[in-house]
Amino acid sequence: MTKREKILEFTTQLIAEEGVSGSPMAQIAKKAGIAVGTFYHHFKSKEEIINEIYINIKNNFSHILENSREKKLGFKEEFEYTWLGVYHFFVKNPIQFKFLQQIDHCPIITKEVKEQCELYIMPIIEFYQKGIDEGYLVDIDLDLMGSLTYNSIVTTVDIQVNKNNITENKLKQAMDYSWRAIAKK
Amino acid sequence: MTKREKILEFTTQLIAEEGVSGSPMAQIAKKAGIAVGTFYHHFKSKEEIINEIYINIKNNFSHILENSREKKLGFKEEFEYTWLGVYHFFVKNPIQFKFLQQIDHCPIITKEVKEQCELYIMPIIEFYQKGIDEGYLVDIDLDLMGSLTYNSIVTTVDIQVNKNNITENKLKQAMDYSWRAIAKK
Amino acid sequence: MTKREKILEFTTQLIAEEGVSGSPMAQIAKKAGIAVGTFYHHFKSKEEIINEIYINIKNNFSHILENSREKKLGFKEEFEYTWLGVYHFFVKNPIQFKFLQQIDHCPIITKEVKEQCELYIMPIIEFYQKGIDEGYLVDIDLDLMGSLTYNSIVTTVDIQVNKNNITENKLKQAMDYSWRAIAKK
Amino acid sequence: MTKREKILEFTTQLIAEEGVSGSPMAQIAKKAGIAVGTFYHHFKSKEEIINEIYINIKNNFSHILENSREKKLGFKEEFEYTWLGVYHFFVKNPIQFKFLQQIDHCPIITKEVKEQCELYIMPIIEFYQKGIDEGYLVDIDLDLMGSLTYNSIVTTVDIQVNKNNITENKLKQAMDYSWRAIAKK
DNA sequence: CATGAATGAGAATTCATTCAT
DNA sequence: TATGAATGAATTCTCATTCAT
Repeated sequence: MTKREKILEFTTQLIAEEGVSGSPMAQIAKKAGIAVGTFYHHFKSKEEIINEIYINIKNNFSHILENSREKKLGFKEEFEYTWLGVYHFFVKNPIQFKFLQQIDHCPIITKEVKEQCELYIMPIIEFYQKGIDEGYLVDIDLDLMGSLTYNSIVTTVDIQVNKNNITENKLKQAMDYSWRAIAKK
Repeated sequence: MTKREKILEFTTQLIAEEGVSGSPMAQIAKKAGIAVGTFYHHFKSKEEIINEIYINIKNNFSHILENSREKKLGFKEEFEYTWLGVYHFFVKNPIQFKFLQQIDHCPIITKEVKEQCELYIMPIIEFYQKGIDEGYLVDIDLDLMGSLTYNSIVTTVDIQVNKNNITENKLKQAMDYSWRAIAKK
Repeated sequence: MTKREKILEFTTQLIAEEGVSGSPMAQIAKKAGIAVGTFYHHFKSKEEIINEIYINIKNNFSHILENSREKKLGFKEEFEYTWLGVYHFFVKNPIQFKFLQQIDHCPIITKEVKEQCELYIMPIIEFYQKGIDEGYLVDIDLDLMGSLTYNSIVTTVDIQVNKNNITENKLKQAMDYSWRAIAKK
Repeated sequence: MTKREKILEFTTQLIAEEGVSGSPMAQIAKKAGIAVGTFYHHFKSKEEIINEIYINIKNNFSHILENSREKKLGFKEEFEYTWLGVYHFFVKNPIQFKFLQQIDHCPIITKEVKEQCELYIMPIIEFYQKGIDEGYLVDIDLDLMGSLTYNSIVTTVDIQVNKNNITENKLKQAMDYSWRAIAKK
């Protein structure tokens, strides 16, 4: 594990647990076992580190969406496969999930990074478009459908990650909820 | 408008716009036209102010839920009336909405306050229970149903408040989305 | 008890217990059951209050010295009568004693007040002079003798007031200590 | 002279001259030629610095007591050697002496530190015990004898350090005073 | 005289960043 | 690159004093 990786890893961890203002550089350094000065050989500023972590997580997330597209399945099955893929991605990476929750509405993430990251959801938007075109889904504004579905998964992840309170049964209920919300007929 | 009200008002405003760490006491004071010391005459600390604002907003929000219960309507109509009530409450109070977005996952809000505020959604949980019992709604875990529906509204409000991008048509689509997600048959 | 008396009483008390910097006006006011503003009708400043308390205590103290002079006793008896008078004055007024301990080396007391209060010990200095002249006491610099004796009493009071650890026996030992230190032959 | 030493040195100096509340961190920093933040790199708080200075002075003081024990002298000579050792220790370190005067009754010094420092006078207590046992000293409570003698020296130092008013002659008088006070016969 | 909310200068402390080693 | 002591602007909070009621 290089120093650079340590920086990213432990910054994510501390911010996930304590929030941005609860994570001074000195404390991250201590946790990571490196010197404060080392941060500034690898990154220009604390904000740059946070932005890079944000990009990395969003980038990893986008792979889930891409991988979900490669399978040959019926439409509903592909939807559910994707839904569960996103769900498990976050549940298996709770630190990253909590980091995003802390950072989401924080002015540290630059507009450019935010906009760039929004492109990552293009594949899923195209998937929804196909669903509408082929008669599987109701005809809803695509951004709206995307946001509503994404946030339903996030809501479910939140209950699991922060309250450890999603059973197999509830998971099925949440996924069915999402499908009914957009399925035609 | 008393000084106390001014403090709450302008603290909400600045935190909504700039986040907690972008809102030093000195700047809030300037915006509110009061002296820094005055804060500490009315509140013990910055954290106490933020907690009180949080409670106030959640409290106002709970009135919406209560008022929605008083109307005599069919079940679906009552659901939609409530849904729109919540939606318009936040859209008409964008500052409060943005404040909540900034604060929601922030460790400043104490556990006690968080727990107390969770009780405010009891009326809506009871409403969902009635919907299930009387055959209007699918049988889903009540907390899950509550969270998913609430977050769908919040997602819609976010698009309107932060992107000004909810038309009458999209609003209808979002509400229908929520209804389909939980309606039986 | 007039407001003015309350101010003096409770300021003495709080400073005795918490020190000057542990005694903000707001807290003294609360303890005294009066409004902060009331202080400034009766005194020009916090420093003035403290100086007045200091003067009052020193003034009361001087009465002890004067009263001790009025008795017709042998020299040693008069010395011991005075010694015990001073001792019991402080032991019976522990708040005042502690106040003096807190204030003694603090720059709040003005030079004028300090100098004025030093005059209060003149009677005892004259008493020592008489003791030397009449052959009861060794010939020591009067100021030195005064300071050493006074501080021996203060040391004894401190052990009693702050540790509650002076028995009748120890009290006798301390007084004998003082007498031996200055007695001729 | 390291920064840490500078901090201790100049904090002692300013507090000796101006008292605790007359010594804000900013001014100490200026005097010491360091940045305010540097304090907090070496110490947790202003109180910690003050406690450490207190311990250091008391510790240095204890060496005087230890060194005085090593000499082979008659009892009275050993007593006088010690008495003068303590006297000159403070007279040669007037800053430290004044610091102690400012701090002595101040609640900043923690109970633990106070108790720890009281142990430093053990050697002198044992010396007094020996004096009693061997018939040189009157049989007085040891703590009382220790406090009275120590405070007599302090009183003498105070006259010298704060009024520059101890001649060789007065010094002899003060030391004789202390000896007479405890010497047998 | 009495009140206590309001004031704002000043205090202690924090923390991202720099730089000599 | 790596280090971590040093920096000092910025932040939160305190508190003696004022003043309108």
